[in-house]
Amino acid sequence: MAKNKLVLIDGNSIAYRAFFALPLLSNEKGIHTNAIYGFTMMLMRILEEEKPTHMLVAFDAGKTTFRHKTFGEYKGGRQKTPPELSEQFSFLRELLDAYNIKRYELPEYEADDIIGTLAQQAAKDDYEVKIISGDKDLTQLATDKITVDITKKGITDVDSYTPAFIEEKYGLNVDQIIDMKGLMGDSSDNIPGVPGVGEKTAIKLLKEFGTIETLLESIDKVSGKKLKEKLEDNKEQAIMSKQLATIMTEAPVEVTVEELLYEGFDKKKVVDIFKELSFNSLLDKLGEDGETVTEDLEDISFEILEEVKEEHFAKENFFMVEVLDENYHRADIQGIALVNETGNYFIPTEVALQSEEFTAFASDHKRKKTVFDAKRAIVALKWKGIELNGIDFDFIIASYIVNPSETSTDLAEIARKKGYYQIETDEAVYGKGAKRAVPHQQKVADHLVRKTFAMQEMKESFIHELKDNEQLELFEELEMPLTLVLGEMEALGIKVDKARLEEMGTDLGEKLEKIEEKIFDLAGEKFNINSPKQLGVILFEKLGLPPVKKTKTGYSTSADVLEKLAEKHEVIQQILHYRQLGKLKSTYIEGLLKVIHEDSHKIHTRFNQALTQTGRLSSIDPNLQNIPVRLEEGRKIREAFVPSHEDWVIFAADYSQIELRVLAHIANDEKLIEAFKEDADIHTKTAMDVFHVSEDEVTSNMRRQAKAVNFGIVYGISDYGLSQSLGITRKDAKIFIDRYLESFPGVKEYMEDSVLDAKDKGYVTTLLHRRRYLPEITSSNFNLRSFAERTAMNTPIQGSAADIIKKAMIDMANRLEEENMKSKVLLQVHDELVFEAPKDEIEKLKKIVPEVMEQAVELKVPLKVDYSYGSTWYDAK
DNA sequence: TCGCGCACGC
DNA sequence: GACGTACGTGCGCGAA
Repeated sequence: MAKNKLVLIDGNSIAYRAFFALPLLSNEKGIHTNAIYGFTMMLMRILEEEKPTHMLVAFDAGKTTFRHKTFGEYKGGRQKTPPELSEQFSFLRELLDAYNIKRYELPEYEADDIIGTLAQQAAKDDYEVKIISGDKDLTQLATDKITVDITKKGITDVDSYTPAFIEEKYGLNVDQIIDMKGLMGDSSDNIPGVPGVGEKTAIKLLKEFGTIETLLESIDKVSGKKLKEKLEDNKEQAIMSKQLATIMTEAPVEVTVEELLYEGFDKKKVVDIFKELSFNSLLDKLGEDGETVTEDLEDISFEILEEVKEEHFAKENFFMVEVLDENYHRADIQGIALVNETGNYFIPTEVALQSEEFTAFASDHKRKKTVFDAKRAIVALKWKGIELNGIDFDFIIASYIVNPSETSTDLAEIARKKGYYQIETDEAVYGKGAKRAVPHQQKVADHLVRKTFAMQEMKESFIHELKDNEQLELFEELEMPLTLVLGEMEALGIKVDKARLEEMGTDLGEKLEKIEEKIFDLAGEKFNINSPKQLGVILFEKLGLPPVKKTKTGYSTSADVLEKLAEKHEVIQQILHYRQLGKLKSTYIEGLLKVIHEDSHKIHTRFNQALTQTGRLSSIDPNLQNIPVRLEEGRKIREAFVPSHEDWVIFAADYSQIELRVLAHIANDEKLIEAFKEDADIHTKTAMDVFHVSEDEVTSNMRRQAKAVNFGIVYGISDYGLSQSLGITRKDAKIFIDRYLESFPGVKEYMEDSVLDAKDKGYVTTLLHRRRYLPEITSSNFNLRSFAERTAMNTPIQGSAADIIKKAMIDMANRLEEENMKSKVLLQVHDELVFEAPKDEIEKLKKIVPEVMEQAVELKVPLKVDYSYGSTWYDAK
């Protein structure tokens, strides 16, 4: 039988080591994790390399120990444990429990003593013993059976102290370690030793005399007058120091070595903790062991329906429509799962689609459905002609609301964070990239039913969390209804004039060719203008222009750099123009042509409702939130966006200065509130206050600068960011910001409070209780911290504005329906809603759109909406 | 396939 | 003083 091997870990020592060796990491909720992380790394290494049969982590038990009776000041003058470390100990204990590793502490004794006692007992029973610590004191325990690993730099790099190693390193035998320490003392434990005696002297003396006791007896033989005096004066102190440094090997430890048996860890629990602490790299490591957490799936029973019947439905249903295509518009459905009190079912797509019972169930508002990714299910079914109603809970939304930094879009990952493992990731089942494939029906059915069943298991927990966060209303009254509105917008799509786009494309192509020729001519050679690398070589090497800025990979050729060089060479203007037109052609003309739907001749974007950290939406495939508007040439693209019926119009309405109005409200700043109540030009008003001038003294330059400052406030940019946008120094930018804050003391106070609030709670909130966690707000890294601070100031502003327009979208959809109108909302562009409307509804829209949008919430300042309409999106200006 | 530089919107 | 700086999406390039 293989020999028993006991590993004893000095818990406090290793935790300290890890804490100071690693930067102050934290998870998304702001819990610091560096000590736990380092400790875990060490633990994983030990388990792998040492393969112990027995294991224990010993901790110090508290403030006083028996050593304090000998010497009151023992460990005196020690720095208090940093709170960032102490908060980690409870997780460490949890982690050890998950690993099934015994931990132990004993009042009045230190971890050293526990380790010493057990090490000797085990050695006596012929165990091989390994001790892990960062404290060299432990080396006194080394024998031929006990090896002491002391961490060097970091935590995983160690020196193994054996008697031979000690002999070689110090020229002393193991027993003399305590004598050495007695002479040297130890400042960290406040052990005095003999003043003036360090490692070198101590070793020299011990080589000659053997022990402190014999040294003190034969003190006359010591060479060197000073040294002799010091030894004389500190005789008792030296003996006491030796005593303090001696590890007690007969502590009243109540566990036996046999009880320390290590039989492997509880993978589920460990994974759970890793997830909670965001130890993603360690999670991967666990996976590499070949035992993925999904291996131990328990069988789940379900019925594959060949016919859907009324008896399969219940009032509360968990429902999943599997659409594997990332783009769910007109995509295949791989199957449908249904879990409720009557049972677990898989409904093959073809069965569902032709079943009247199923269609009736899907469209029934009273049959409540909990789903994962409601919009995907609604839109995919809509393309198949099936209406899906009654959805009142979407996991993707719930997960995003409780923590928007939670990026996983896979139910399995969300489930694992909740400690539920009876489910595989989609990637594990379907593969990814080129390997993506749909397995046989039984497997798909099993996977789908598992996912659906998982929702049933986790729903309560999410509701609980939403309630705790005071976010249930945000979830139920805002985000869930919004999902339905967005689904309708996406499915409806927006009509584009394909011929117009193609025409513009041809036109752009010709222009680009001409510019290209000019550029090659001016540069004296042909090259790829679209390659920043090649362009850099031409501009900064061949033409000898001065490089303004560098990037990681070479010269920067960005627009702001080129603009600085425009005077110096004709080619620059041409390049800027080439870039501008090239962007239009590739991204907007070709990009949009590619996504025009074959059947509907429309463009169907997808709004991501669970992505941004601020609560805004995003739009993909295509992105219809960044269609050019600033420059005329680009703005023309909007001519291709047209109503879907003849004699209809595009009607666009946007909030005026919504973020600054929100700021006025949240900050409760009198001056800002007043300005909006008067409906003043806010940039002019800002300029008046910042530059202390009257309205007619505000120059266009002052207004421009004030506008940039307002822009900075809204988007939370730094003084550096402002300096870049204004082309001034960072110092001057800071002066601007400071003057702004002096002019608006309410805003200043809000900014300060917001940062304090974030530090205190770890997150900031919006008007409608949306949250954003900011763990880095306590970082010692200036950049990370500054960024978090600006985010703390900015997110409530941007996020509340997002809340408001979302609310307006829901109200708008309801109002249009109530009024029996044909007009539809097509797009949302952050502060703007785009409609299509029959001409005879224009007058009514002019009344109700501003009304609904302005009344979406009530603030201390009025909300203002501007609108316009025309035969294309371009004309709605 | 991926990271990068660049550019479009709010 | 720190050293890279609102939020997004999508394109072409060039290295792997």
